[in-house]
Amino acid sequence: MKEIIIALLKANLSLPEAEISSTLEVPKDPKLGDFAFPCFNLAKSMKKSPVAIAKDLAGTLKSPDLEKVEAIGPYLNFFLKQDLLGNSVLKEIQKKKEKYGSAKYISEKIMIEYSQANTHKAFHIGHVRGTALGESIARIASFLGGNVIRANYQGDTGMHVAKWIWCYTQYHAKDEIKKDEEWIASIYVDAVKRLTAQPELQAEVDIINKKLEEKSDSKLQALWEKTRQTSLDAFEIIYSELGTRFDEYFFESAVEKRGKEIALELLNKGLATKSEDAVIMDLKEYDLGVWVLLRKDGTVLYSAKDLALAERKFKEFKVKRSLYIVGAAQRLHFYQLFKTLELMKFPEAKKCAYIPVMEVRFPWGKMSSRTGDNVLYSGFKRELVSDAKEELKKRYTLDEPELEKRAFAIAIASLKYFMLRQDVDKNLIFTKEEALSFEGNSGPYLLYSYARARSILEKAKYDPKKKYAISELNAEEKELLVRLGNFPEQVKKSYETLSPNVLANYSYQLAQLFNEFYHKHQVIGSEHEQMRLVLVDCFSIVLRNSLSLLGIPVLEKM
RNA sequence: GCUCCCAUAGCUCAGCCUGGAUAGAGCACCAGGCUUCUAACCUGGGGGUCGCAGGUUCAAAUCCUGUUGGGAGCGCCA
Repeated sequence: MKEIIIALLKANLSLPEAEISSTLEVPKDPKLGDFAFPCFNLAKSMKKSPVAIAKDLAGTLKSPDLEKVEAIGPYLNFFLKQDLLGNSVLKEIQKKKEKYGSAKYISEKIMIEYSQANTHKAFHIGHVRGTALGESIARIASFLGGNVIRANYQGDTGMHVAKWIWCYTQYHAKDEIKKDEEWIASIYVDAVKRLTAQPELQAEVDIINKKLEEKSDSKLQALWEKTRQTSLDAFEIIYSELGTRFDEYFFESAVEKRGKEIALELLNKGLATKSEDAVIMDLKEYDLGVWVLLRKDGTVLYSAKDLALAERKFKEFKVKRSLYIVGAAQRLHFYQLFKTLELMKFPEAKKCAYIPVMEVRFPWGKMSSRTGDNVLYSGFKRELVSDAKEELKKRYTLDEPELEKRAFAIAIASLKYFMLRQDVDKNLIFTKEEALSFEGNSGPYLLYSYARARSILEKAKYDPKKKYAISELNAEEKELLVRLGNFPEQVKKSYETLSPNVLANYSYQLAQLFNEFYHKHQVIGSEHEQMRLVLVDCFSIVLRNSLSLLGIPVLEKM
């Protein structure tokens, strides 16, 4: 589409194609045409006012593909012939269906590390944000041709585990060990509470921590293994509900040894240095401060472990690009990691990227999994499902499995969309009122729009093969059409900026346009029934594709 | 003290990368619309010094500098 205009302008102006292409824009108001060319830049070289240039060009530019060219002030506005627009967009969507918007845009092997929940602790809605973000970026990357490996790096050792084991053995030993995130979290919260009240008890925890590290107490070891697995199993249930799966699970214990080796190698090569008996990377000349690899007692830190993990990613998995989707507090750590990998001369280091997961906060401040002043995934999902059931019951009489199925899909759409619709660089202010809302800019609105479209197609016994002609398009049809045609570009943009919220906003705007069209124009029985059915079909395909990239499954009936 | 992120309507946010035509949504508030394809919808209304001050430009919410406020981080936690 755009090429037609570019070619036309190129033939009439002495400007390089690249400049024409970047100047050419889509007007905000569709009434102003399909494309617009601002003439300000031409003013100097042509020694005429932009308004006069636009006016003159409007008179000379002609093409069989154009309805008209109009000068409005300093803008040259192009109106394409409608059947051209309609045919190209609708045909392409109908042909490619679920592949519409996909491309061989990238072909690299990419590893995406995300979620990183710690065992023996809660899976709260902050984790949902990171998990939803990672899953969506993984889907977008593979939609654009990437060979994606989803990785989860979980903290299954450390002080938090010791606290949990201590609290369980001391105060909850009679409790049955449950594959339940909320119960697991409650033990940890109890541990923190008791330790806050009686700090001297920390000595008991330290003993357990040491025994766990040394693997010297077989009873504790067995309890650790059992509870670790229970915790991982509880997470796995959540992952499946959230529509996420991982190809690779990494654990800190598996990279400890190699991490230490790398630190010592760096020391030998003179890249790392000793300072106060610790092994450090001095990155001050890069404004990245000091990065400690080994403690003064020689034990390995998170930093060195991450070096070992990165090395595995490059050497064993041969990834060319590595994305880290991790809490924003760790930003500096990752910049230090990337810089060190670069100094270690890994060519892939330059293609490492860190995507911060900003906090999910209450309006009055941050959530805390230590005190339990937070919102856990499981409990909140239950609330969403229960609310969705109420809404469904108000409207229809459904049997239990169908009610359950719809309510669950609505809950997931609601939660994931709420997490993804916002810019990744911003804290997300969580209020129940907003998160539980099924109206307006929300997941359920999108599902509803999709279900409405599908319902029309079903009632009309829609046959996609039936012939139709693109007639005079009304404003709503045209806007919808233009937006549908814009989807592939939005997918690329969301990948380039690593921002699924681009697609979340796109989905919402698309659904809004559809609902306006739906309200204003009858499809079934209208003069242009087949054309409108095709439009509705294409809308449903594109919305489904877009939501699928967000990791949100649709409902055929809502 | 230094570094990074954020600041747009009463509230929650799009738009910023790649500067252009009256700055857009949702919620809340007010007024309307279901005998017609799902009203979880749609239409209209009020509500904005785009934190502030400079700069670049024909043109700045958008780019640059400074500044204020909020958040996060800064050698042996992860």
